Amino acid sequence: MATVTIRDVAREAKVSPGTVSRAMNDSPLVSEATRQRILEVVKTLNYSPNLTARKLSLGKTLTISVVLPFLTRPAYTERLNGVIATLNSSHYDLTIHAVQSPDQRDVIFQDVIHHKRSDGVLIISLPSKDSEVEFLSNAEIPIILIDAFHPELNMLDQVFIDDIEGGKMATRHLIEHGHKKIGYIGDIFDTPFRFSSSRDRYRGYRLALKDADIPFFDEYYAEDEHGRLEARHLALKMLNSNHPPTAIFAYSDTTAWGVMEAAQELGVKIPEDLSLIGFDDIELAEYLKLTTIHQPLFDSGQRGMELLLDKLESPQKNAVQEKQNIQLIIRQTTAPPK
Amino acid sequence: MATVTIRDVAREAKVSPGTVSRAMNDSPLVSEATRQRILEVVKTLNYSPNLTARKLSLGKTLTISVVLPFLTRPAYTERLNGVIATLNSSHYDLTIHAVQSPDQRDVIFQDVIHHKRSDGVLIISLPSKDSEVEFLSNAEIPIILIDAFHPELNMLDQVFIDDIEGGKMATRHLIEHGHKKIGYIGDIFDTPFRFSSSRDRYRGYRLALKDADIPFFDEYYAEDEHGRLEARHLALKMLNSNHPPTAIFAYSDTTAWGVMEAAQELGVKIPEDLSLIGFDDIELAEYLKLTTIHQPLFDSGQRGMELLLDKLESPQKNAVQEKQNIQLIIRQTTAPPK
DNA sequence: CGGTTTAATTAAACCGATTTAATTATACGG
DNA sequence: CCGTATAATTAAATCGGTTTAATTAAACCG
Repeated sequence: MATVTIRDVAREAKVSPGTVSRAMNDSPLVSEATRQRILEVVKTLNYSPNLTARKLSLGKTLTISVVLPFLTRPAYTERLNGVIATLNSSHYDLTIHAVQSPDQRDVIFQDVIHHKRSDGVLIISLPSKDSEVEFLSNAEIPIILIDAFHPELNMLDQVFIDDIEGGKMATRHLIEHGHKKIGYIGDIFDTPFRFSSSRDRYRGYRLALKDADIPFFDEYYAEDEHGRLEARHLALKMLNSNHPPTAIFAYSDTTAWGVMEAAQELGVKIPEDLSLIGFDDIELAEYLKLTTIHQPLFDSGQRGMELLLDKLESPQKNAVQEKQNIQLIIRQTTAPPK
Repeated sequence: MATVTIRDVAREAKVSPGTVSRAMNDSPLVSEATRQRILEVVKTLNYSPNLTARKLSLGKTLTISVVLPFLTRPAYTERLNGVIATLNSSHYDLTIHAVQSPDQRDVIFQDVIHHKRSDGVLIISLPSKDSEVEFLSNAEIPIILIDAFHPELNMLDQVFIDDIEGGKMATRHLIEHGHKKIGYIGDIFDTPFRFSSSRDRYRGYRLALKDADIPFFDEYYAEDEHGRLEARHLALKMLNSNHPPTAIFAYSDTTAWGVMEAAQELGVKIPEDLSLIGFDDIELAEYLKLTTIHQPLFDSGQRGMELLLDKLESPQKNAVQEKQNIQLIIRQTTAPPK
């Protein structure tokens, strides 16, 4: 079962390897007659070109790298699905680099971008450090940032939402219902992964409070690693305090889910005793009847990949920073306070 | 910014390219002095070897392919996570081939296995057709099947659960509560993707009924594409029929979720009016307090990847078929009938 | 009919590494 | 001091394609 090479085909078809190559790549420099003969031989020998050799010769990797956090949140999976769906029609391979720990993050960043493993890179939900700006902007291959906005990286294509605006939007909705005691439960700000959306949504929250002249109290802010259970703990504590909030803005739908569990545990009724708003609008949100801020997850992956493919086609094109729309989805977890 | 090649390093260090190669690959055939000198130059020139050239030269792709369905179910994502986590420590790249349509399935199977794009393949949740047995068993690279058991492919490593036993286990639990009118809601049997677990769980269900001398009625079986909404429709219909079941075995937790929605809609109380058992034990199941059959999802991916890495190390090793344990998790959706 | 295009094909260089075979330098033993 | 074993290095072949430059063959034209 020795592997068949282009030279075997050439010999059999009584032509040179170059001609075989051209025949297979639809070059107009081959006569129809020989092309047919060659394709015939290709079929009988069951020849298929060695991709590695092809890549080396072409000077391309025909590969796209995706760097994203370990798939622990539905939001990541959805974005990845958007990426995959869009790539599927092209001839590129997709290699994933899922970041599981902060050290890994840095290694992977360096590795993927520097070592020319791929023709282009998509970075999802992993914001860049300021110290990385230079090295990212000098990369020789196109890099697209999805949900990882950085203002100084405007030479890169970016797809993002305005988390500050989203935070405002959510908080305003609660305020409009008449709430004044509004808690925020979010992710750790200073995570080594550099996730920044919790910080931004919190900023929006504070801005909305300020706009409405509602004072902020420290006990209305709580943070921990992302997760349902973590959020449940934080919510239990906040709801059990002396001055429990009448509404909570949860950083994500998963966070909100944890809050709902806590409320249930304490016999706090939603939305009667507590209004709750989440963020993302994952599938679960509908089932939970959770009021939330919708952001396009699948679309962001799709759009990012489209931009990358564009860039690979025409590298000279200017980078675009594309802000995607977000939207308040009112369901049944928000109401005026009693 | 011309790319630095091994020849540049060689010239700068006043040695031949071969020596540079050896120095970088820790060959003992280089004196310590020259190795140091070379590594010095490597650093100043910021050289990193071209992976494609390396692969071609080594005759390896240093890549592992994962073929799996589009990530529409938490179970797929979990398995993939297991794969990723295990691979991460190795030096292989991971390329994903997510199957979105039946035609794609076949193309990808052929492509991935035949074209030597990778050193090994993991196939997840995509059972093989009988017509593929030969071509899979003749593959030149190792293939591992995860959740895609096929009895005739015993020359391949396989990681699987006994879905028939699982189906029995679930059904027996309902029977032990005293149920006799037990419905089954599952996936379409004859899906072009060849998913087979619904069929097997259904078989287990029938066997358990038979063992307990409980007659089966056609109206207690319903199938549709997998999904919460689809399951909801099926359940609505089944629960609204003249002889509604007192218990339902749902093919998956997601399916069970749909059934719960339907029950809620109809005012059918769980577990008082209807017992419900699911399958998989995804994160959501705990929240739903759903009684279910637990299967190791993350672990299956992990184990599959371990087996693959083993096989790549020592190809002569015998293939193993590894059955993983499943387990009844009793929560709050099952009870005796009224 | 000879010179010039044009079309089709071949030969050879190239992509950038690894590795085998050949070569040089060094050490060692009698 | 010479032959030989050993260590270190170089030169060249190789992996399997693509592509440029060179060559041949056929067509065209005045």
